[in-house]
Amino acid sequence: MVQKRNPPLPPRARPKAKTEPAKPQPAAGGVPPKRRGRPRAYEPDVALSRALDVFWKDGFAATSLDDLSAATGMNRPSLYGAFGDKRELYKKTYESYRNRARARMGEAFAADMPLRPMLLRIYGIALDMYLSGEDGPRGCFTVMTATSEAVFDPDIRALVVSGLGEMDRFFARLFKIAQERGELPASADPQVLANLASATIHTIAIRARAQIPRTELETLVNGAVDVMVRG
Amino acid sequence: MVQKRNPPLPPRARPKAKTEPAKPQPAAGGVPPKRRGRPRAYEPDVALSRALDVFWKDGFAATSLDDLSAATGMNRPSLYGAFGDKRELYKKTYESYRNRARARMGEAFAADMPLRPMLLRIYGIALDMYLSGEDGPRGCFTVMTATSEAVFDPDIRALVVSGLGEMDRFFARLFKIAQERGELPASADPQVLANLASATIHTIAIRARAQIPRTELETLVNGAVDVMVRG
DNA sequence: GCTTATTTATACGAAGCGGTACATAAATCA
DNA sequence: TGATTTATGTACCGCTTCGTATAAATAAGC
Repeated sequence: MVQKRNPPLPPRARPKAKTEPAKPQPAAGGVPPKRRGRPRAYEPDVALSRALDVFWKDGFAATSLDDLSAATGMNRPSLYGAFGDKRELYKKTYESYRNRARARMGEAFAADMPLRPMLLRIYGIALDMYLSGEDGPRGCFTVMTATSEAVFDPDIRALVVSGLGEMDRFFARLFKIAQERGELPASADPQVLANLASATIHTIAIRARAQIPRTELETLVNGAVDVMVRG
Repeated sequence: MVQKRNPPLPPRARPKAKTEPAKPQPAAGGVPPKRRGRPRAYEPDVALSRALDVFWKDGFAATSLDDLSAATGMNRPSLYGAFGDKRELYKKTYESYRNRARARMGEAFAADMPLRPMLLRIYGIALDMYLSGEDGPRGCFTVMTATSEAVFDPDIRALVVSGLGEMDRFFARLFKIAQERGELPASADPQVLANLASATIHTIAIRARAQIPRTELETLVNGAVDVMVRG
């Protein structure tokens, strides 16, 4: 099975896990509250990021716990203890992806440039994400999740719906601001344009996954942006 | 595992398999050339259609040979003998899907109506397909395949690329004809519009899979068509 | 040093997986 | 009728899967 085996990752540097991101403990101060037993040999954030790499590449069903174990450097019982079963881990992985994607898009948004360069920049970031991956382009993890697990698991479906909606609203805000600045005709409908912008995100994600070359995707994006900035 | 088990299909009516669609035999006449051994208890077309139902719903990795066996009414050795292993079966299934989709779109195309109603009709057909399915909407099988198996199997990837391209060319022809008829401004770029039209197909396929309701998808389509028919 | 708390490491088990060997059934051909 | 050809049905194989039971390791508290 070609798609099952990950290349044997370099033995992950195991940080000493000093910083606890969030303690359920009612302790007030942010100081490191000494834990009682054996310290963990992993950092949850790093492990989730590693798990994301595998899920993103292979999808939920084709990813085994052994794959996840190898990728994170955690053995199976530790994985289970830390994140729950495979589905739970997938959900947490997806949330970590969303946080990452949101942060990147937030940066672009904060740059506050005119509509056209802003859109081109956003699509550039998207292409960087979708075409990255050691074993070929990975596409968009939201799209991957929508086409696989979203049908069966209501929780995951809710996450995906929220992800799609967030993207739509992000673009809608962008077009609304541009319209208020006079960069778009008054007749333009920011909501419709936002849907088109999301659709363009989705289509490049799918095509990236089919290994359509970047230049072709950029041509597609340029054309789409031309239409959008015209309102 | 929720997504593994199919509801036990009603015991499929087993036709007598009289019509052989295409014989590799050099025999000329189209008359039923009598086969030698025990007659098959299935019709390949029906079996492929049944297999499509399962693959489409669950994806390649989450579909077991037992699932396929149950869906087609063929036991595992028969499946193997008829279509080869799981991957081969998937490819043949995908081709049968493409044929079906092409036929439907071809009908719409042949109707030869003005651009806007034509587009609306095409998206109506797409929505019918993507929202059908006994256990929830199924999305677009090309998109599903692109996001899963296309990464690992070059043959499947080639099929997907060809499927995406066919859709693009279909829309491009549509816009070109409309432009020649004067329904679109001369400045419009049929290729760009075709990409937007495909992107709209892709986005509604993804959203359908996330169980976004049809009315919402139709609103999205209407907005996208408004932008497209303006050129 | 001993107890307690927490994590890691090994190993196991029941179930499911894709694929196939082998015997049986049903047709044609001679 | 008997040989041949093709398809079916059962049962099995070796392997992988997810999850867990159990023991060893490493920290703090006393």
